[in-house]
Amino acid sequence: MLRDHNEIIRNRYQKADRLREEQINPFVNRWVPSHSSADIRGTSEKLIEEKTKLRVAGRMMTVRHMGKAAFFHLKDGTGHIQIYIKKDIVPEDQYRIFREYCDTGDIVGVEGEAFITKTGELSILASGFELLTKSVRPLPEKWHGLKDIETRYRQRYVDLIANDEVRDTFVKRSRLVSALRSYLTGRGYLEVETPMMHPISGGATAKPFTTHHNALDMELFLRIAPELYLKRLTVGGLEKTFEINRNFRNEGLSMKHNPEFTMLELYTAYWDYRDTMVLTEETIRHAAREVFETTEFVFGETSFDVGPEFPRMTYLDAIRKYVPGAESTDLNWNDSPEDTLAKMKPFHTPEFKGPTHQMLVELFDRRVEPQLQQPVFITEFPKANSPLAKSRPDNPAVAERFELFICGMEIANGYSELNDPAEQYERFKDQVEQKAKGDEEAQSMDEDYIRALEYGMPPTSGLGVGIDRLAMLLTNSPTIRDVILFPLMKPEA
RNA sequence: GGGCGUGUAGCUCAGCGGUAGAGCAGCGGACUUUUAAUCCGUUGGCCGUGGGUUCGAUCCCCACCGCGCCCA
Repeated sequence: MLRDHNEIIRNRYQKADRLREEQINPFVNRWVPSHSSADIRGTSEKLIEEKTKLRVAGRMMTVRHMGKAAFFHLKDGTGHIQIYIKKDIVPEDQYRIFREYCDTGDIVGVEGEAFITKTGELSILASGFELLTKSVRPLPEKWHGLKDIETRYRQRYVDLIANDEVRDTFVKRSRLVSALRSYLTGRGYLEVETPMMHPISGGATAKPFTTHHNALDMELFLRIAPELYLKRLTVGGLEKTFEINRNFRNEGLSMKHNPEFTMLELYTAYWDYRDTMVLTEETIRHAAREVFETTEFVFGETSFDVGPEFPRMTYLDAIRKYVPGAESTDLNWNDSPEDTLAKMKPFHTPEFKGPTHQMLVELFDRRVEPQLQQPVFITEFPKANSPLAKSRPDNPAVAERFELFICGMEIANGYSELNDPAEQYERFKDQVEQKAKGDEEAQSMDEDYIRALEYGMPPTSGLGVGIDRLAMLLTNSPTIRDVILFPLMKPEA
């Protein structure tokens, strides 16, 4: 029973035992409050005037004993409310239990009436007090709180108790997802769920996690993207679909990467990537207004506004604009690697000599992306990097694709979907070759997906939005771990 | 994977080659409008783990583990 040698915990376990000896259950089964702290705060004048009997429940946070009376704050799911408990008002036995057995951190139920203290704080004068759940483990200190980053992530439950802003962030994240969902549903999109376990890993450029199905004796991959399944649905006639769910990518951790993360993917038949760009900004703008009642945000040092229309800029124009010395360089996806290298020499030294698109992508990632602080759609990506996207009719080396950048982060990615089965087959074959050469992120041949395209997929455009990163931006959270309740950690030592 | 930093009481943190410290929390006492309550008294430690150097290591050295930041 007493597994811990810590004196505080031992004492508190003993309090629970002593309560049981007094026939008092330290872990009661039911005690339903009539009001939340937010309810009371919202209608306090009326509640005080009418002397309404209130029942509130929550965690005792900052207890200030004064002999025959005490103040403490009760923390519930909506906030805090101060309780004033006096010996001559609550039943004698209840006050004794409060003094002898209750500690900061216990879950308690209080009955009483609202009033204002002489220092002006809305409070409840307790007429009844009951211990609902004995807490045996001491909470972090009230003044400095819980700061240790490791403990905050490993024991998020303590983080949520100790740091009010943490709960606020996750409430906002939840509302953000709800707002996205209801906005898209309202625009006629059908929310669907597609497999998380894939026999073939595809739909993105990433290394998958593998797992095994015992009964079928089959290797499976946790999905890196739902894309190929959602487009099968477009073939089947579901013309507007979306899915908000987890993707898994077997890569390192960083402030912007967690191995499992949440993505919104969306497909619209008969649209191209330009239409999807409009939808992307409308959706984000709407969600911002709905959840935050503003379009203006601050992320770290940067202020940005999702209210005005986001500018569009091509990939190569962005390089010319943001890389000093590149202003008048005539970069072209169709150039030979040698020509590209020569053109880039005045302003960039690639560490490798690969194909043209790879050199330009490296240049963009290093020199341009960090500068894209204000919302901007970057368009016209290299086809070689976009094996599922349609090319521009006027330039086969360029994909009809865009990415949205805010505060140097890639937030969204969309394109016109390749629907020519023969071309898609060739692109998969290229991917298979890359994989054979050792590229673990290359995709595999998906014969069934080709078969689906052979039935005919209407012109379609798709979108992916990184929900975690969007939540980071809108809640000013510097790391992805601040918007994921239980980020991946190594086992404790 | 590499570099830098970090790990000491429940929490937040000092410290230092020579008996392990503070504040808060806890425990005992006073106190019926406090809010970092106050006042008096007081308990609490495998100083991340394992080696090494030393008469002696929480401290110096090495390895490992966890966490953070930067880089790949």
